[in-house]
Amino acid sequence: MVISLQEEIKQTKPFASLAHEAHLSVVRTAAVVQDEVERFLKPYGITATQYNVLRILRGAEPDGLCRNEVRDRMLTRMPDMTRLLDRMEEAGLVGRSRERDDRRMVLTRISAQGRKLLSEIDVAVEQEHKSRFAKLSDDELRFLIEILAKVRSSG
Amino acid sequence: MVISLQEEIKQTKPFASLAHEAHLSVVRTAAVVQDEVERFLKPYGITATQYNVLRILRGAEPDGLCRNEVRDRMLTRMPDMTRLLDRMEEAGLVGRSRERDDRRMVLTRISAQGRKLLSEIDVAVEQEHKSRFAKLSDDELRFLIEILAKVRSSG
DNA sequence: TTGACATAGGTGTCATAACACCTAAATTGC
DNA sequence: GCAATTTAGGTGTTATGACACCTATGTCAA
Repeated sequence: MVISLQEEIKQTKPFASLAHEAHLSVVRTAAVVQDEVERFLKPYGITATQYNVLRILRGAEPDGLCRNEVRDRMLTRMPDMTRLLDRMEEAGLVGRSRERDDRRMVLTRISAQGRKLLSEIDVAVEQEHKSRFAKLSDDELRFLIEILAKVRSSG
Repeated sequence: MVISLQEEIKQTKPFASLAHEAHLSVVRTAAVVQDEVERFLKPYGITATQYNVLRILRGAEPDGLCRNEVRDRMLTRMPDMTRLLDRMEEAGLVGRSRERDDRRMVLTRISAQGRKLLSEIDVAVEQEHKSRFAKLSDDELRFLIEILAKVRSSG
């Protein structure tokens, strides 16, 4: 059964506009799916943000990335990347090394332990995404992806 | 120009599945539009969360709502509603009063100042939503809203 | 060549979110 | 009527996010 957003957040008045309802729908949906991911990741001791960093760094292997590159590739804004990477380094998930040729740069790489953690998690996360979007046809998924890209590009 | 999510976050490999790409698209889009709202609200001294609370309380006038009711109507999970309302009370945006008949209950109401702030903000926020979604037709908006409701209902 | 600027990373500080736990009032079932 | 349970709200503590500012290195052009 599909519940309208209006019922879901117990709003008594109709939305001011379709655009407004679309905005709230996007924000609400992201909160729901992110909460699910957070709950799933909790037993592994990492947050969704850290999971995102690990995936970015695995994708950048074997080179590694500097702090700003990681930050720019994040799904959500993260102004304090330094200390996020500090925590992940302390947890043994990533390693850092200052570059010789440009001594301002510090390359961050995923560690063996980080890769191992990701490989444990990945299959289940993919499964979760599939079940979350199972009600939608491939055409609907493609349409959703396309529309959301349009939304992001207005701004 | 519409940029694909893959380019946007500089991902080198294609996504594992449409479901995966859809998930990331939803989360990414919500982050983009929420950041925009946060930037817009900052000059008014409130966060998107507080704005959400004010709108909920205005919708519940003249009765007011208890803490848990507000929490359940939020777009995003907010475990520490007590201190959020503390801060808003201190800022003069809401008022609270313990009920006589059920002394466990504390009703929260939007204050005149809170209403005034909302009325200053609302038109511009609505305008912002409209321009954010301007590239989409009404049919596309309705479809987006419907698909996202389906996504939330799987779970 | 050197001084201004840009860029990469880091730090100090404060506000907020998250989590576990607690108290008081109301309800329920015996 | 009262013990057990539920429900509303609140608190203590820790971790994290946000913001402003700082240092070191590299670049570029007068």
